[in-house]
Amino acid sequence: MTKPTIKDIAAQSGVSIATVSRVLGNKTGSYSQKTQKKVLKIAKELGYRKNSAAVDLVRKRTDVIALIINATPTNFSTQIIDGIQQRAGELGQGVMILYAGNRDHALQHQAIITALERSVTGILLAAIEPDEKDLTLLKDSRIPFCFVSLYLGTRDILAVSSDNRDLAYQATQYLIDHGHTQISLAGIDGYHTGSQRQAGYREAMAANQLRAPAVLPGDYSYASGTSLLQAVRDQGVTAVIAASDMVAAGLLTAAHQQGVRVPADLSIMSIDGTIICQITTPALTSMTQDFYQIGSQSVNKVLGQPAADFVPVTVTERDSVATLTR
Amino acid sequence: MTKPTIKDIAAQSGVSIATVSRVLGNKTGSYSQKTQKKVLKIAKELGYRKNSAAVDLVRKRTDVIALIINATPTNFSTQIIDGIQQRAGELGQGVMILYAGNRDHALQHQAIITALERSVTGILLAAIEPDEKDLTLLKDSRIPFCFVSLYLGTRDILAVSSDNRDLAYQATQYLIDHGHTQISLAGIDGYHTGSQRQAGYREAMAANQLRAPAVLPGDYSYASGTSLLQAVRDQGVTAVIAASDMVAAGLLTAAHQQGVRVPADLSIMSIDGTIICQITTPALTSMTQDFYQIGSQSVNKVLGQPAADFVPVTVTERDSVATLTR
DNA sequence: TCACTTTACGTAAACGTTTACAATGCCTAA
DNA sequence: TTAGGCATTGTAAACGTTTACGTAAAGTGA
Repeated sequence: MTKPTIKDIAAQSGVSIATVSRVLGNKTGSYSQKTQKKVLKIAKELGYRKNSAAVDLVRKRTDVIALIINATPTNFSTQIIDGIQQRAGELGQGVMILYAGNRDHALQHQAIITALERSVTGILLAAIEPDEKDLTLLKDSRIPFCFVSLYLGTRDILAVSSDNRDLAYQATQYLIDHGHTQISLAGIDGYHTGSQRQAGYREAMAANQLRAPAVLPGDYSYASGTSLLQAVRDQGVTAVIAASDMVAAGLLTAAHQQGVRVPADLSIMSIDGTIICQITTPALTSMTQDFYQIGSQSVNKVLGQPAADFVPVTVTERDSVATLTR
Repeated sequence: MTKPTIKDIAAQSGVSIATVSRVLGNKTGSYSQKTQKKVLKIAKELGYRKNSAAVDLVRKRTDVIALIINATPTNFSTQIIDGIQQRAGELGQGVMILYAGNRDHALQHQAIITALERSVTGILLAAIEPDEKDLTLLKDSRIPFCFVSLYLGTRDILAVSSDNRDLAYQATQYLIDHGHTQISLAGIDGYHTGSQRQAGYREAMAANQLRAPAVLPGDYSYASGTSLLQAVRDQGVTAVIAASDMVAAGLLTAAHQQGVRVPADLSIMSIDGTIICQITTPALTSMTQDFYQIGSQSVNKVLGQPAADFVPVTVTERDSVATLTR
């Protein structure tokens, strides 16, 4: 009653295991129709399932790409996963997701090691900020890796993301076009993504001869948003760009609680454009990232296919930005 | 320049591969300190990583549990994953997530097959409605499996979830306690979860001598919620129980658009209690499920440890339910 | 000293596949 | 008739580990 192997199939169908392997592996032209039918029938009867470990061992590769992902406070992940899964499937690769907890460094490291030990075809790291140890680990392995939705700023490391400089520039310009001159940027992190957004924001302000108040740091979370509203108010601005939908939602709730009307008293421009933007009242105008594309392009990239470094963003107008008339 | 194996380590340290294996596998008591040090040093120098395929093959097991999950329109998944990951780690198991798309039957089936081929220790199916084919596939395998956040209604299949009958009963009773007598149930699916909730709801209504209007079917999604508001209004109720946070959010947006005030004109009681409930205006009162517990208990269950079938729910009072005084 | 146990290590089989190579029989073309 | 080619199959090695078994050396207690 043990799990059947090709040996069992071979025995029962009176052929060698090599032939069974060829039939099961669809090596067309190397077996007769008659044996094919026979082998397939018996395989089905026995409920045969291949042993991936054995296959991987002899093949020395897996046709699986590993996706390492952490529980981001923001929730774009399913779109990214969809894009990855879809494109990977087209290229004959399976996807194994390794969960790295909530920016848990130990788990993150462990996930990378697991991927390496499994000899995956490629490693995708979604919204992961690597530390030096992780990075050398990845570099020293023979396995290609690509950061997803996070650009490290160095050309020699694969990455696919939105162009955060451009994204922030567009967001800022959009608000300026709607009559805002005093604009905050809130919830920005200390990594490359954050600094790029900061740069784009400052550029746009400067290009319009506007003074940019100090950028308000945060971590993309809802809690970050709620706690940031006071600082935004203190800056006396008419509009704020939130680093994520969750930050925007947090700002919005806090605004409701403090009697600040959105968008009458304060306009909010969100970054991400997930379904969160539709759920809030008012609905959040957003710089919408194309996470599906980011996912599928990253698969291309990690598998050595031509792929974009940056995926275009779009403005999605909803109800959280007021047009100011002087 | 090929990937180093224990053979390489053995050669360089002048011991046999067996000894290397023992040192690396921490089979304490079967090697001397001196050899241990030597082997470990050389392993590190070479950047040795074990080959999981080889290990799995010879061991005939994996110490990995597979989590098959689909992109639910609702978003409780990260909490479940956290619970699973945590408990699995404690029990020495890794977690490999297989993504089944958006209730995509083919992907779902494929994911199960992948898990079986990998000889995982156990299979967890989160929010997956299995079809007959999948179910026999799972039953015929030697691998234990457990449904997560979904109870199939048959004792012989492992599952961990909230007690949906009780959950709906409590929700209904809560509304009744707050003076409501006309209560809808909206967004309910046609599977076991839905019918259990329907049963609990009807029971509570009956116990209070109240007439229950027809249950409004849906699929747990935001879109489901928005499209359901009209039907709810047509039923002329003062309160509605939404099948998920997303449904509740959809109802709420539609209410805003149609000038229905929540909770003044209509009270909404949500089921799930994810962060979505905090984001909306007003914040949604909810029957809150303990997804983390559901996750960790399901690990226990699939690994044959004692575990609960049902995880308790709690009422989280927020701002979407009005108290009616006659 | 002897008999026995323990420690430390090596040998070799086994896990379930894939695939290079060889072998067989048959067919075709000259 | 023969040489070569093709279709089909089999044999056996290889993949990188773990582990049962054997063994030699060293320790132990009388």
